Amino acid sequence: MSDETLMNAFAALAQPTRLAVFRLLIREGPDGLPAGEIARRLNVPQNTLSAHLAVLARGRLVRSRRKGRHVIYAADLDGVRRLILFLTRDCCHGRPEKCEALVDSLLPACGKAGKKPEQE
Amino acid sequence: MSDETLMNAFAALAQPTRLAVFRLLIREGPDGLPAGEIARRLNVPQNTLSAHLAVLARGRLVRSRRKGRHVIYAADLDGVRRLILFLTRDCCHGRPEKCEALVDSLLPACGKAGKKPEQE
DNA sequence: TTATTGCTTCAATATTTCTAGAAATGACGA
DNA sequence: TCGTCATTTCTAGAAATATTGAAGCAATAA
Repeated sequence: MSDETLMNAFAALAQPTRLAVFRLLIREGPDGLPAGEIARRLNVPQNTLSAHLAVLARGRLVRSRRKGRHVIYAADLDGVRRLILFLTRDCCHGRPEKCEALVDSLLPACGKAGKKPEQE
Repeated sequence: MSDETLMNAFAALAQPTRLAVFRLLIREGPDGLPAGEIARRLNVPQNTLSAHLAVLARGRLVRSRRKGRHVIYAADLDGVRRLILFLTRDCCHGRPEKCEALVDSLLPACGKAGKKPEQE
């Protein structure tokens, strides 16, 4: 993944409206929401939101698909994973023991214990 | 963690020089580097770097400590973990099965298999 | 075709950010 | 006190971003 895309993702999340959109879409899951519905829920003008959605898409944090006359936006979980992988990979760089502790503390947050007890 | 801090962290990483500083410090580990040394390695003027370091500190991505006449900067791993926890926690929200897959794919990146086979 | 809805794109403006140099300040060690 | 290391404050120009109204495009319904 290029630094370009990476910074686009970070920049996209560094703005209140877009952070709110991101959270909303993550919670809505893969079905997503039409752009107009997002605008209504967050009380943001349609064209303003459209610009923000474009920024989020540029950072690969959301994807869009057409459905009738609606454009449905959904969180791009692959994009989120990319972000996390970057943070952990760089974090592990040369210091795997640090990363271990990090991942350990991460697992309970998912409301489920870790898996894959033995697998390289 | 406040949205404020969260956005500060994302904003801090959405800039080439600061991304480079962050990477450098992550790789240097807890010992960190003096501000002047960072400036020299990345070929950035001292005052410019100082401003960037302040932004990174505001996002809790680096910490500083005094050592003689040097100010040592080091990555703040707690801050990184906070960031990851935010991404995963929000990701899990209502859809733990999605998060599971995400964490599974994350573990191998650390060069070590998961632990904690059974723990809530 | 015409009208309407849903959304995007364009154009313009206001605001913020990045960058760097120069100078002042502060903290420390010799 | 003097020299070093670092931060802070000012300056200023270039670039990026946020926002809005108006216009444009796509899909549907009449």
